[in-house]
Amino acid sequence: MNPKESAVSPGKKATVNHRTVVGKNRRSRTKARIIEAALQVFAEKGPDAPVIDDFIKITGIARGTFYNYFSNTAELLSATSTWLADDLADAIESSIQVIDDPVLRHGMGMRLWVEKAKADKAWCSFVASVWFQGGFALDGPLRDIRLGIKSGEFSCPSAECGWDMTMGTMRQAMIRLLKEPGLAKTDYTDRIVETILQGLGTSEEKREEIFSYPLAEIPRPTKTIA
Amino acid sequence: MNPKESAVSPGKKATVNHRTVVGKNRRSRTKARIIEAALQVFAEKGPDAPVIDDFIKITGIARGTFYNYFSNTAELLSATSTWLADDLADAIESSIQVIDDPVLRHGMGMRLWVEKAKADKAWCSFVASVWFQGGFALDGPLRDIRLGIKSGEFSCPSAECGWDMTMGTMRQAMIRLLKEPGLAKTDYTDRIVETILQGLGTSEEKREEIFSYPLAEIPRPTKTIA
Amino acid sequence: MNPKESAVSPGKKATVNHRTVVGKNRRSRTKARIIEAALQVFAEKGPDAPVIDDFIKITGIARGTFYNYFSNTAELLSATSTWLADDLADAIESSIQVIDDPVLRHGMGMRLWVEKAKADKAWCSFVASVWFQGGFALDGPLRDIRLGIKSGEFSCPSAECGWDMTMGTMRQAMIRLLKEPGLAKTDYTDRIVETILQGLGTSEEKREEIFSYPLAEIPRPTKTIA
Amino acid sequence: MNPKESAVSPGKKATVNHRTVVGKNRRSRTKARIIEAALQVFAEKGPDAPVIDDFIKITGIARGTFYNYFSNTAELLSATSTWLADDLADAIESSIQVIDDPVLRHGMGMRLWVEKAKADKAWCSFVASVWFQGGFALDGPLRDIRLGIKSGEFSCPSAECGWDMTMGTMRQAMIRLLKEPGLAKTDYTDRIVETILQGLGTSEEKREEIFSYPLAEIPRPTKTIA
DNA sequence: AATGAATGAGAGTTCATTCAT
DNA sequence: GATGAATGAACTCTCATTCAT
Repeated sequence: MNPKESAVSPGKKATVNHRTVVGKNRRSRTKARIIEAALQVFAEKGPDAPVIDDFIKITGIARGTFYNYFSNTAELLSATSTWLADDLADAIESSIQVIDDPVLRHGMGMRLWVEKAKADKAWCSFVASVWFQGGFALDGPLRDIRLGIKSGEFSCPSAECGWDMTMGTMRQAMIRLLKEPGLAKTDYTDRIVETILQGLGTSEEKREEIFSYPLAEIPRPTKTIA
Repeated sequence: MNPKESAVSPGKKATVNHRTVVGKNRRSRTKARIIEAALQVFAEKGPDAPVIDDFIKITGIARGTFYNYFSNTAELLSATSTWLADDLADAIESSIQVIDDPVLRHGMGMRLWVEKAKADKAWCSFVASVWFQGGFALDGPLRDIRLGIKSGEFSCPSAECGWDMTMGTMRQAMIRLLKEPGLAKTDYTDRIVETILQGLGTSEEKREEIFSYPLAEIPRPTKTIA
Repeated sequence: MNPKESAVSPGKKATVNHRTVVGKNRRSRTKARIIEAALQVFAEKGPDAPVIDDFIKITGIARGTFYNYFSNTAELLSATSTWLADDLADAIESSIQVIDDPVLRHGMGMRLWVEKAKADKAWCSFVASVWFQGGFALDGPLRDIRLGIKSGEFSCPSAECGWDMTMGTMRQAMIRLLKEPGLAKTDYTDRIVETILQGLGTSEEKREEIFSYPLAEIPRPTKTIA
Repeated sequence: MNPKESAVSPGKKATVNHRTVVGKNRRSRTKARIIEAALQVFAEKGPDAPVIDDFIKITGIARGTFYNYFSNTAELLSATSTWLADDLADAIESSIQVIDDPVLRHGMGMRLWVEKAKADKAWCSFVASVWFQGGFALDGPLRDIRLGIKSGEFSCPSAECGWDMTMGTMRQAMIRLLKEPGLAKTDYTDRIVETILQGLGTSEEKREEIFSYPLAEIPRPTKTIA
């Protein structure tokens, strides 16, 4: 921005901005509060059971305030999913998009995914029980599987089969992690990723390579809600 | 039976038995009617959405009659699942239990499963959306995977990993079949089973063997409800 | 009955009588079973709460059978009250009607009444909570109080006042006996009768006389129900 | 309060307070409306018969509004009883607590009680049919009877006997007043109190003293509901 | 924006009553 | 007479939604 411009009538501008920002922040903060609480609620009760009361009780807001932001629980669910998708992008996708090799990228993506599932129970629960339900589709993995098949490093009947196996197994693994929390301390997560890679037809050497890389820290993103 | 005994007060005995039998039959039939209708309803709406009205409308029974058999929709869901499990046992398990080779048995079981998913839309929808939810556990596959690992024909990190991949992928495949009905006419179902078998570490020859056998007819069992 | 008469054509008569008696007995027995069970049920739950299911469950009869005898719970309640009133007449009234002195008769009647209340919990509970509700009115006590006033042995403002005090106190005593079962072993019952007699204005000597008589055994009447 | 402080952001403060106060008042009034209507309904139909519809029809509130305040009719009954007990304290207890002589106090209390029963039909009906049912216990009378026995002015077998006679007779008197409204114009109420006092063993002079005092006006209390 | 009382449609549940066997 | 499955009206309870403050 042109510094000259910003200097014009700074007093008034500042005031206006301040009000706007405060207003926006408050709006944002309330919305963010609702959504973050919603993640917990949906993770615990699933996508359909929660009623508006669940959200207003956990957040402490008034009934009417809820309606200022969402007109029903479905809308809140959708917002929570979107928020989570952005979160995912920040947390995982950004870590692996620097990798050029699609096979390695797919492998590292899965490793980060299960790592996050281990580390963030609410996330895991939400994704396993709610998100899949809504039939979310991730394009990244599908594209990587296609590229892996083209390069010959993956050999599975079709990219769709590979995707179904990848996603189906990941979900099943998350369900198992939720049911048997003790597994988080074992190498189960590595083993499940290994199983998927075998299902995709990778060579043993490739699998060893994928597991030879250290795992990036998963950033806990602090988001602002639009 | 001693004919002399049967002659003792035959009138009363007959009356009592008759009433009892008639009553039981009527009970059974009504219960069966509700459960079979419930399968359709749950398949369409999922496990939570249906309300009692949905069942009484589709069966034509009175509101109170529903409560003569089930005290809430959850109980009906459970009964329906149990009924389906028995149905499954009749339909699939009995077909494959004659096979000695556990690897072949596992493969044929999966082939029959996806075949049924293709053939019976309601079954597929119910199993995909409802049954898995309840965390149903099939012991047969787990046992076969264990045996396959022991014999060296399967090579996957653990039986649990193998089971998670098998079940997770099967479910994902069912979801895809429901979303893309056109796939039923392709070889997608064979390909997905092939993918799973590769994930379990079978040799290509074994896979070919598994697909070389013809598929038994899936019997449509007529059941009586306890 | 003349034994000669009974000997006339005994075979046929016996048959006819037998059938009739058996039929009547069965009817009677079923009705009696319901009423005797009803006494317990009403005693426990009060007059309004019980539902038909309570009676058919406790008696083991079928739903329809109930309606062969009573068309609703109110009718059963009424029948139970009538049955109890007859029972009371057999048990108490017959014991005291031989006494000529109305004051003594009233006193002995009350002593027997509280004695029965101590001995028969269900009777006590039924009478306290159900019977009074219906505003039952016993003429015997009222007449005796009137006669006692006329003879000068009772001195209370009016027979109605005396009756209200007698009955009100008796009921309250029954309620206390139900709440504090330990009192049954004390002389509370005598004391409460003494209090009533004092309220009716008797002399101390009269009271002593009343308590000097031994109490007749309360017969447990076995009734047949019409 | 510091006037400076009160000037700080008066708008917001005022608004918040205003809302809160308005809300509370509205709440209170609605609750009071329901309870006062409930007194009528319970008095007419007894404690068990009324259904929620009875209350929402008579008050004109919506079905859901009822549930904002009470979760079932039993809770409303309990609240009504509590409200009535407070009412009683205001109406009667406060009138007699200035009297030192326990015998006189007990007598005046009873006179006020039957006076209220005559004057307030709904109160009488509610107390007679509902309140006693719940086994309400008034400590005041029990204490006064004890003191009267200790001073030698009451002579009855025990304080409990005296209490049972007092309360039992009062209730019976209320029932009679409801059934025979004409009695309200007679001296029945004085006579019944006299009968009770005789039952407690008072001298005739004491009874005359008790009736020599004029009866205080029974205040019709206007209550606020917590 | 925030509040929360009021609303009433809709879902759940009970239970008296009927009736074919 | 006895049986008990079926019925549906009456009742209870929940919860999304509105709106004055």
